[in-house]
Amino acid sequence: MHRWSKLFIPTLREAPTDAEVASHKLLLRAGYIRQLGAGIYSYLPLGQRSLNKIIAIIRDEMDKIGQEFLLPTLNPVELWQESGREAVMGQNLFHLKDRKGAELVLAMTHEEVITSIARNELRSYKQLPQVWYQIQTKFRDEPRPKSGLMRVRQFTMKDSYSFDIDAAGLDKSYNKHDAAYRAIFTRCGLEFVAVEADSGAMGGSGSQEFMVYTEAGEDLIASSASGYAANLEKATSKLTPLEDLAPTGDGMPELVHTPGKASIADVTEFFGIHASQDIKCVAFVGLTAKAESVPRPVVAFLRGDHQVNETKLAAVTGVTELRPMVPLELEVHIGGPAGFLGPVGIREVMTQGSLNGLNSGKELAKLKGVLRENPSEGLKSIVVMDLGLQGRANLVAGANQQDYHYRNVTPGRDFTPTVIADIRNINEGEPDPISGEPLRLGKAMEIGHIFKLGYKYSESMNARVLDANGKEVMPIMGCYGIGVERILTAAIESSAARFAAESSTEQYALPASIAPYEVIVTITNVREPELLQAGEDIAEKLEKAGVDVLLDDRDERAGVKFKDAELIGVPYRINIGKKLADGQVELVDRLTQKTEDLAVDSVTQHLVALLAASKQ
RNA sequence: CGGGGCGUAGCGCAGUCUGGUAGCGCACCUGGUUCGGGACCAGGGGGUCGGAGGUUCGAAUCCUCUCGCCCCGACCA
Repeated sequence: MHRWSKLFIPTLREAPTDAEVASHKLLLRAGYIRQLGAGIYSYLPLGQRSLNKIIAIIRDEMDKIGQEFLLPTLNPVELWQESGREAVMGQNLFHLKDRKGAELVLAMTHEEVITSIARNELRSYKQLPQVWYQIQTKFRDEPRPKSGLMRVRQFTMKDSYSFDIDAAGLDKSYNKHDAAYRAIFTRCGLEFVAVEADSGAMGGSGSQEFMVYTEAGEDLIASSASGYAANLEKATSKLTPLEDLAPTGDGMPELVHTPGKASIADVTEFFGIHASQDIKCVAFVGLTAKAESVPRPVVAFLRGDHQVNETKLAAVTGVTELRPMVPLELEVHIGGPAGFLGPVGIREVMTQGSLNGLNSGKELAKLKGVLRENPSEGLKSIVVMDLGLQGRANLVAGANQQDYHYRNVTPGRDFTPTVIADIRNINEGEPDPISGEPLRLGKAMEIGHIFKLGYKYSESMNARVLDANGKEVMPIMGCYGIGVERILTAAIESSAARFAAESSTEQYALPASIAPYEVIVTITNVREPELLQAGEDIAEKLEKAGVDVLLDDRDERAGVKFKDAELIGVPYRINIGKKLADGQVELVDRLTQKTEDLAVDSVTQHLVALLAASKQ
């Protein structure tokens, strides 16, 4: 029997000022967590109970499709150099040295370790498929830990890895995870959406993120009534074709003096056109992970009313990082000043000659150095045009000289991009690509991610098995993660948002499946022996019926106990009070905010039924 | 890493500008009253004012350096 009077549940009336988002404040106030450093938290008994319940659900579902491991967090750095991820992850990976000076890293995921086991132990296709998982602490030296448990440096993650003999096998393993994840999040009481996602630094092809809509989230996702859902990084839409301007003059690009008209707004006003008829130019320097690689200029053209999506642009151009060009770079690579950049006559290949006449600066000197060493190659710009400009005609664009624009610019005729691709962010309300339903954009947080990794690690770490023909082949892999603390955080954020909308109060109630206790029995006054006794009896009966019950037997005033019970997020409360004289107690359902009076004898049965129903 | 803010009792804060015995509310301890929505009265405990150095007769307060935390951005399986 868990009696509050004997437990450590340090609730706070006020939240520390450090806490900003609802879940962070509530976790602190409810005595679930305490902060030790930036992005480092202790889990107090209540928090640990809740996390343990989440882990139990994950484990239950994962055991149906895989086998659990416990893997080392301390990894030799060589392992990460082998996979190439030491370089890719850079500062995000915690590094340390042992007493002998050997370099170690703290694992942020376990692809390397699991693949090293696989390559050492798996020999035959007969041993495949395998699904291996682990639930343990992972480390990331986040540049900016924030929002309580949402973005931290040390956290619990369920990670699993699948090994299959071929792509069809991987599809099966991937789909099993998809189903398991849906079961897990549903059992945790979350309302989630699965979205198409960018695979990012993990590499690989197919990928889905499991997201929970919340204002505290860090991602933007797009979804529609048709069921289409995608991360903004990946979301596409079906745009209706636009009617373009009629050509003027001889129909060829015509130089127009546009003094001081450097912004899209200025230009469209000057020409009396809509922003969709203007060509926007956004210029970047693209970098790859390799230290010796030469930065490539990446120039993007898109509709004036569209926003460039750097994730898509990076994927299309094959670079891993994009940064905006500085003014000197604009001059060198494109040949025009900011505000008057355009596709007509853009310098596509940078040579020593094209640098002549430019003022020298540090970056220019460096660039000249690169070209001197590699004069024949030059520096090729990658010119990417967004699909929104395809088939368009007679648009307005910068002329790459101060205070001049062109009109009658027609893509394909007046300039030829290296690549034509979708490189923009979709906007709210655009038709989805499946059925044309309007897209809704919303903030969300990621709670899980499944990837088809492919051969990335099998190849870099040299894992091989023999197939049915006795031929050596690489196993194909998938990897699948769930953020354990994020499930708790998402549940609190969702519930808190609902309470805030309905009653403008800062409170929450957790689903019974992941709450630290399923029910709290509140004895309104422990000095009245009948109340105390009735509370003890009911709590005991509940416990015998298999209910996870907390008995609030503290000698506190009723108001304090009610507030505390609400703070810790337990979904059901039984009040033992005055009505006991009539043989009745109150059952409060925190989720529906409804209270009903029940006979002392029937309350256990009633609650058991409610809990069973909530787990459906 | 860029920008902004904050470090004074467990929590929330005042005091810093203008140097002069470190305060308030909540929480905590003792006694009493109260007892269904964060009670009241009386008494009490608790602080190297983030740290180091400096200026000064005297520093929470002024100066220099430093550490930490939060927010925005960059970043982010």
